Amino acid sequence: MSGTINKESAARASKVTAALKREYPDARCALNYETPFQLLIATILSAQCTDARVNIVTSTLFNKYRTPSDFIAVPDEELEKDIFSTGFYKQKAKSIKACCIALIEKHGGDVPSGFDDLCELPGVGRKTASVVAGNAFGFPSVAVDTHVKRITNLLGLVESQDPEKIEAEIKLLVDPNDWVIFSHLIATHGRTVCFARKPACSQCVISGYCPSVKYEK
DNA sequence: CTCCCGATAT
DNA sequence: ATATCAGGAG
Repeated sequence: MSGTINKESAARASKVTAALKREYPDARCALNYETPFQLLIATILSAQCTDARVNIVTSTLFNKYRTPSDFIAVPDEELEKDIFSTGFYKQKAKSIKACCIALIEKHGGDVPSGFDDLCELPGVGRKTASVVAGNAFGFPSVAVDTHVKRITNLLGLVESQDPEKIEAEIKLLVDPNDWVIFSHLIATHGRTVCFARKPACSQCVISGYCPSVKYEK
């Protein structure tokens, strides 16, 4: 039942976390960045785009654009061209510019560290805010991306399809000290084993905790 | 719920 | 040739 956080789920969440920590001891944010500002931009670009693709784009993007002012200074078409391959490039260019203006006008050119302030920024939703707050500023946060949504559902740890509800349920099941790493562990698992199209259950270290296991014929 | 869009797997 | 991947805003 949604809303019913039983001990069984919490215990299983804990075992899943432990097993994935063992399997992916180096799990971390898959986006490359040096500063909170770079992480913010990279995460905006990662909407509906793989982290691997974002890293290709940002490897050169961050040499050209170093500050919020740098992004505002160029014509829309130029920024669109620079982020083109991440998809939704017109939207993202607009978001990035509006976001950079907000950073300057409301936060003295810095990236705010609080989840709520981050959520107010153009192009920044709960997932992006959680990534930045959790990874750049060390605030316990659960970033619910497509992997977390899919896999927590497969595991039967959550019932909802709504990312905000999923986030709340995970926060009740997982130790706050593990919130940030939990997202990374699940995302890593989703990228390498528990594929959306065809989960490799036979190679899954948490299949024993998964009600959705399917073995190939 | 619809729109925004390229990259890659099938 | 087409389905699927990967979030946010209106």
